[in-house]
Amino acid sequence: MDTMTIPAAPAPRTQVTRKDVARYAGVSTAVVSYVVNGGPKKVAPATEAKVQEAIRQLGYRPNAAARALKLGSSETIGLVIPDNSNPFFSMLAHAVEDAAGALGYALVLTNSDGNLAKERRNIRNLAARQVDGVVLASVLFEPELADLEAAEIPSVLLSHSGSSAGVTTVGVDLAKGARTAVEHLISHGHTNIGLAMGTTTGNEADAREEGWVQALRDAGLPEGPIARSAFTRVGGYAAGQRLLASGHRPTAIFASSDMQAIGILRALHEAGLSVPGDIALASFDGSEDAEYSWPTLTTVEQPVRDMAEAAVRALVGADRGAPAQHRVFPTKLLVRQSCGCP
Amino acid sequence: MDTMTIPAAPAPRTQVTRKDVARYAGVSTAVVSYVVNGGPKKVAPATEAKVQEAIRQLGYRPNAAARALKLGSSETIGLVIPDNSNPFFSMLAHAVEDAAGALGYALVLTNSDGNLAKERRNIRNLAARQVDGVVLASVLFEPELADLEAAEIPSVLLSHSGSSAGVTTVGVDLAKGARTAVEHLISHGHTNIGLAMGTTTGNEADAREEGWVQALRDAGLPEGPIARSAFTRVGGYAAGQRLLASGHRPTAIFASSDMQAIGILRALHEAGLSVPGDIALASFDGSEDAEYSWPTLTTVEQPVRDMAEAAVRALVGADRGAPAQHRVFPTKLLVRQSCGCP
DNA sequence: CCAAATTTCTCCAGCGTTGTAGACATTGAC
DNA sequence: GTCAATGTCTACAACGCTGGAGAAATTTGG
Repeated sequence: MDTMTIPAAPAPRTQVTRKDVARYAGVSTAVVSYVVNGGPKKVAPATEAKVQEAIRQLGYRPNAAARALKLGSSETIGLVIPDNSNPFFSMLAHAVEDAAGALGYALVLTNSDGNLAKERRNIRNLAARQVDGVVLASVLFEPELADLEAAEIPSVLLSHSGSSAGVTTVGVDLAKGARTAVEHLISHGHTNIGLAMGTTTGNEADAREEGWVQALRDAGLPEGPIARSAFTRVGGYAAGQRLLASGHRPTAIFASSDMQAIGILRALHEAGLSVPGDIALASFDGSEDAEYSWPTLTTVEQPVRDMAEAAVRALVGADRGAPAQHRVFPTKLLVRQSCGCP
Repeated sequence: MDTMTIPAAPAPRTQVTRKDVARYAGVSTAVVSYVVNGGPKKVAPATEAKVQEAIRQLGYRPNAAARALKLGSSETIGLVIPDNSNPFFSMLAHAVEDAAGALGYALVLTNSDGNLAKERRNIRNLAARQVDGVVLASVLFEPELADLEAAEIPSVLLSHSGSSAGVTTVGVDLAKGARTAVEHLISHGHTNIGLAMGTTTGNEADAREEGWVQALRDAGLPEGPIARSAFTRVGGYAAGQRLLASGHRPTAIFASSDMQAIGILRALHEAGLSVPGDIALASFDGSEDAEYSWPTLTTVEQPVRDMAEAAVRALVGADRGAPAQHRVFPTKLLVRQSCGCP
């Protein structure tokens, strides 16, 4: 339109304010406020109609920044995820956004790409933005939480891994879920079951590994080979190749994430192995990818939507202000083709 | 901690303000401001050090809401995507977040789930939040843009589909990309090439269909069967089944998205057909899924990161304020297994 | 050593909003 | 007709921040 304006100009946004509406409707700004948020005072129906009309005519929308400043709440929650390209986390993000949206909150998404410095920056940024709470999905380094505590911003850990002190966590029983899957594999007669695990992030040992160990031990079986990699397709691909190359090649593999399983699948295909014929496979997460791979993956489903909802509620919903708790949701083994069920 | 507080209390957040820092450092608040944002006035090094120390000691972070109110800019951009569970869009979201982050902007993610009312609500919400710009990925219904225009919020269409007036758009040449893929299929000797298309969203015809038609016509081939479905795995699965059931079963299929191709792959596998042996397949998007399917998918890659960057720049970067333009990025055919290349 | 120039700092208004305190109308009771 | 009890509305002071106008302190030149 006006290509002549100097781009450097910081956008002189014109806004319809409460004052404009008040003037247009011939009332004071407080009345407009009452009409908009239903204040403690009553407004005469006739006046209310006038104000509503003025709002419509002028296209008034309350300025969220001013509101946030005054109210000390931005009606926004933050989400920190380590890797948005991982379908499990985008599923999570989607679920958190829905849960937040249902409560009238918007979502600020930040992605730390598994980078500690970035995670720290993101958390600080969210704190400065007066978010009403933040959901931390698989936080890399818990001490970062101090920033949030300092700002008195409620946070919840929505996470693969375990439970920390003081802060509310929402998760699943990783060990139990993993054990279920491995036991299922064992029930098919496998005696050499490999494990594709994530690289421990310094955090704490991943309970899925524990579950695998338990299942094997309970069945009196020896531990199969282990390959560690990132929770990605590429990582799984490499892990798969390593497992195949291992001296005592397993006849079944438990992967700690669907993404890794997808990568393993590729490695197996390329090696000319059939799944589950030559090697059976089971994984963890229950993402949609596991339903559309070939063969389809037997996987341990996490009730992502329920978890997200619980997390958001703990932050800004009914459960706000409740003492820190650790909610553990049940997992469910989705039996499909890759495990070799008849 | 204090489980006795009444949960209904609206979080009496205590905040360290500029005033606290000023008092602590023994200066006025303006000086603090200058130190923080490097104002037009110079601050003596000694004073600056004192203030920095005070900031550190007190753990001061500027209140973003107040800043946004004063400056009329929230250092935030909004993103509206139709479906976050679609990997293509989560890839896009990731790229947009990165591009925005690089410029110091945060990202508010909203998801409209292909729901028009939700999209409208999201756009309004973003407008109220004083975002500095919004990236609309595949907007369902363009008239919604009026809300943004009214609020004088810059927007850009980052989209599969074509170009609209007034507003800047960033995209790829869908027709050309599709044609490349179909021509590749033709070069393998296929004469009956089916199409899995999206359901037109009322918007305008999808240019990928046009590309398919052009390629066939240029080669003097008849149009193969068409199946329309959502851009999802499930949609593709159904589309695949329909294409197989069609009277004159195609020997190759062009799918307008990787997701649909993944679904089609499943339908073909279930029908006991081999790919590319019995039926060749090519698709569109270039998402990572296409690299880890079995067989791997030949697909038309969209330079998502470049596109996201261009979109963000048009909003808040160097290109801000430039007249509306239509940037078209080149696509690239990634040849893999599903097309039947030797 | 004084005035002028320069550097460094302070005051304060205002961004759009909310809600409290109180003003002004209106009504009903006597 | 007067007074109190409502019912509606207005004025105004924050919320934390920025930046222009100008005051105070410091340096410079003669």
